[in-house]
Amino acid sequence: MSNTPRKKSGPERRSECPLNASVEMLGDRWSLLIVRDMMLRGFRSYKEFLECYEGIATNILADRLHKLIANGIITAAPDPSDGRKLIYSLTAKGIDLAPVLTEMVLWAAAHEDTGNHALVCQMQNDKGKFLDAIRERWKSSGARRP
Amino acid sequence: MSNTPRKKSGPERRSECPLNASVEMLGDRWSLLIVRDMMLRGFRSYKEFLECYEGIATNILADRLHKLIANGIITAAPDPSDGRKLIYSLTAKGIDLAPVLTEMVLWAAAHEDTGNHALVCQMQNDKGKFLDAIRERWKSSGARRP
DNA sequence: AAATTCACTTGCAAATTGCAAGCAATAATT
DNA sequence: AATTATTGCTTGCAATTTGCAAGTGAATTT
Repeated sequence: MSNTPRKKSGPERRSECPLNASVEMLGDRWSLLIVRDMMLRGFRSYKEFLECYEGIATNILADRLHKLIANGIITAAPDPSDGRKLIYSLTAKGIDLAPVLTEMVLWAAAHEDTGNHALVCQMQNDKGKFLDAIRERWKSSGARRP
Repeated sequence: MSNTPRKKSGPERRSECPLNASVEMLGDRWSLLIVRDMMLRGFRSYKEFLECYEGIATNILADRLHKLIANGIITAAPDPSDGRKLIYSLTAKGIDLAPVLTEMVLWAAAHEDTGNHALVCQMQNDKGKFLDAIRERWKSSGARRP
């Protein structure tokens, strides 16, 4: 886990509990799916996120991207090769969500009848290696599609 | 992780992705907080859940408890010593959420200014031991307040 | 110059949330 | 035995959030 400075005097929270902080930042039906698409599918642009398997609406996507930026989980930068595009990237904080994502995937895979067995097996066989690979791919912001 | 039978032909999901399954079951502002209160604070009754730090509304609590039951994460049984009460318990599936909870707590604690440092330190110092302790406490449904 | 693509925004209906109040069943108190 | 309190909800209703469809404007391609 990387050590970025903690947010001081941040947004008003319902409680001081760290789990509640996570839930307030990520506890909805879309935010983690966007992070998934960045981390696992290498998505970087608004248009790509729209293609997510679950079919997010355009206004919700824009809203969630803003909130993820506000929470320091992703950043947006103009694409130098196309002035219309923004390139979204995971911050260190965003990359640190990899263990959360992994545990959620393993939990669902263990108890529900879900797909993407290749990913699940990879996670099961060597969780540490899988996490290292994700961190490696995003080092120096040079992520490419897997 | 325990091996309960997977749900077959379960509820309609937006996609087959295991992360999406988790998000559909847990991706709201309350469900995981209820699980936290059971797992970490030993709460077992409706009234106790109402006392959660974040102040859940009565109708939302009833709704979330029903959904957690429907998803096989908790169960409800009448209290033999008080006919008004129901005793809620974590299922094996619910106990298996401990790693998810742990990673979410550690992530928020690393990146936000949150409280409950005792819990966080305990998780940081020996994650495995902490998880074992939770599983042990819930073994044979004999959980008691920590 | 015209058409297309991209990243949104806007309107509006439907669903969800949150607050306050009420209610039936059981338990405790007088 | 009658009254009061507690428990686990449900109901009504207003406010917020979500989701769909249809724009909009700047940048790019043709």
